[in-house]
Amino acid sequence: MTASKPQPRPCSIADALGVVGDKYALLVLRETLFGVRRFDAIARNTGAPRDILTARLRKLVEAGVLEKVPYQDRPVRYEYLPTKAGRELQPVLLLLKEWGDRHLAQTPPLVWEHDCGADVSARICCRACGEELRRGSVTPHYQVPGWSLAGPVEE
Amino acid sequence: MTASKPQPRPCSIADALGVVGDKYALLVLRETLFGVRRFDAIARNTGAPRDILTARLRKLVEAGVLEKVPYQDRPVRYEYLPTKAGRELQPVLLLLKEWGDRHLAQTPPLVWEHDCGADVSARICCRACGEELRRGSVTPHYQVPGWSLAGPVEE
DNA sequence: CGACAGGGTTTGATTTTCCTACTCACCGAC
DNA sequence: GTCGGTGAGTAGGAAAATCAAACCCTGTCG
Repeated sequence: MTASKPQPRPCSIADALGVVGDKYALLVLRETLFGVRRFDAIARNTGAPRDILTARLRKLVEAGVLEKVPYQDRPVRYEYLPTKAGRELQPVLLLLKEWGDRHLAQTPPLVWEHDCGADVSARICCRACGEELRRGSVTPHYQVPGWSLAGPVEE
Repeated sequence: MTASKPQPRPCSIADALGVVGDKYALLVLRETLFGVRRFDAIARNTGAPRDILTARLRKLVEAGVLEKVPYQDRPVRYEYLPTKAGRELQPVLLLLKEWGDRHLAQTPPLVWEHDCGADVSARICCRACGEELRRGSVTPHYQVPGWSLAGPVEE
């Protein structure tokens, strides 16, 4: 009788996707990071319906990814700025862009240039040892009561 | 009369999100990368309804992220393996995990250990110059006909 | 034989999304 | 002063996606 409703795996990836894991959230963040911060422009550039955009913006503000700031009074108008947490999602966008460019066979419309003059290609390294992270060099450890890597553990 | 339906910004981030930008796709991929590759186990660990999971798995196979492979005949049973393209999404999961751990105030249930013995903390560097990518050191360039960084350009 | 495992499909209710139109507050031109 | 435009949404209703639970099919085990 204890196993009434099996819960999914507790996981911070799932938590993060609860915030940005839908069709528009990351596109909205992309726009704000591009400097496009007003409702109408975000709606146009992402293609999000206006009511959905209203809901997403509210959710992202509540989650601390965006901040809603008035930029004029009379009439009061707001813009949406990425917070620190929002800016820390930029690498996720960069990786998705690179993955999309590599695997989705579209002409890459967007190039990100690094200060050094090169087009950005991300190299993901271990902060501790400096080595590039490769397939197989990273091992997940999963120690949550009642769970293993494979799934829930019966006691 | 030409501007009947304004298209959203063409962007490989949007293309990538067309494949993995929903509630379950990346959780399904997470499971396959954890070694959980069978329908029932993926359904249990992600919490996805079975019919939705069926649809997602099909979409991910079509997109070339997963591969559907029989692991026995009589009765034939399938498992889902990440392809090369699927494995290349692992860094996205790693970044989402780190972001979730940092900003969503849950005990991090999952630790990824690098070969060097340290818990993985990703450092994202420019492949060309080796410097760590920082806020402000990356500039998007957007050269698509009819578009600028800010939005569509009227001609 | 009946029970179970694995991988789904079906059904019907609930929830979200989408599209179009409308509002409200103000500004600037006529 | 009122007409038109801008910015940021709301409102209404149709269409699509999601959800939970039950069902199905193939084959194996006891």
